[in-house]
Amino acid sequence: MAHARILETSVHFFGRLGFEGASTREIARASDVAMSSITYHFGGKEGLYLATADHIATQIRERTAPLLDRVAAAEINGRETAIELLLAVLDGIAEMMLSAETEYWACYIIREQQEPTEAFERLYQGAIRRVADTLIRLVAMARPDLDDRQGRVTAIMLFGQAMILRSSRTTVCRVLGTSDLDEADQALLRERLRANALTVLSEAP
Amino acid sequence: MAHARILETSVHFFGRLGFEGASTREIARASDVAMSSITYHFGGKEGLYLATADHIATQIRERTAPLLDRVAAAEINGRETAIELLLAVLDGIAEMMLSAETEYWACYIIREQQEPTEAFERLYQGAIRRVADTLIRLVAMARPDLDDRQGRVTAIMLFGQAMILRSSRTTVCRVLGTSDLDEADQALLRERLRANALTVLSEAP
DNA sequence: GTCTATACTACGATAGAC
DNA sequence: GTCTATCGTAGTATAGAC
Repeated sequence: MAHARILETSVHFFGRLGFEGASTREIARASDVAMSSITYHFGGKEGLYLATADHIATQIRERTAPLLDRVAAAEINGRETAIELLLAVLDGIAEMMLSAETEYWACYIIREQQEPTEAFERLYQGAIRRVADTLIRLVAMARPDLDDRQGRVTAIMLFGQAMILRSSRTTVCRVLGTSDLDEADQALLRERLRANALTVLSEAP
Repeated sequence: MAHARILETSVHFFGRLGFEGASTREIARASDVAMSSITYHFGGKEGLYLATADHIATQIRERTAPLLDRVAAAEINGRETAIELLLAVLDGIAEMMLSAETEYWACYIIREQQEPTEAFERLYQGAIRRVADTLIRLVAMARPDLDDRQGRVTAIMLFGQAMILRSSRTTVCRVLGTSDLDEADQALLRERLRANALTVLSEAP
């Protein structure tokens, strides 16, 4: 189906080049369809851009659902349980940030974070929101000594340690003296993230 | 001088729109010069793009120099001194990430991290490298229990907590329920970053 | 639903006057 | 050093055949 093929290509082009930088001609050519098919299916360049955001949100939602469902279903009766779940969620996020297939999603989202358009709203409501809410809820239980705003910021900081793996990927590689992150590098990064998060979350109230 | 005015405009346009998305016509118009002036001064679009990277690197270097010079000059004779300096450097980075004027530098750099070109090399050698090396050196002294690679990753993770303030700015605002970060928000973010970093760095060997 | 053909605008580069 | 003028290419959108 052309519809899906165009969307898949769009993630790459809009991610790599941004809305202004990507061209519908190129996207059409790479999808092996006529340019006017984009108009037919998505109404134009802007429609395609927004449909791409929905597509990305759906993929993230599907990918994170198993882990987030587990947290939602869990009975959390103590800091230890909350910490354990939080470490699992963070590790899942880190694994996602390290995974090759998220490269273009990430580019698209990071662009939207810098200069949000309507597409950001779709990403946020469609995927980011649930991840953020879960982290915030777990941090509140793991660190009952923090007030609401302090807890939210702590959730952000924990997330930042995973996000850096995508947002500054090239610098991460430079610092580790490699051209891309192999299995051992990835294990090291995830292990350290886990260790740091555990330390921060275990801080005595 | 037209040269400097064009560069200043370029940071904004290349940052916001990327290399492909920005147009030399628009940059020229916004700089109040003829488009051919860009060819004269920078040789063309690509030359301007690279000159913009150098311009950004210079600004970051100047901005971070006082703090990094202080670290380089300091006699560090114990974990406590290293931790104290590290907290100061991280706070300086966080303050930079929160500052409005770094918005377009950050966009430019984040783009280059996703798909590095020759411009990344100029940014890295011209500015990022010294910041990274300083962090790594201080972490090594603050956490002598970690091996070289673990220390490097820890430096990355600490940096990530500051970087998130730019790379996911819009999400940070959403989570704090605000449309932009006021003084109180910024103080809260910097205070939490400091607290988290201190906890991680003080971990008993 | 997918194509070709076309209209119109904007792009980067360059030549040449001042 | 800065400008105007112009060339060739590539952009989005749309009309209309199949």
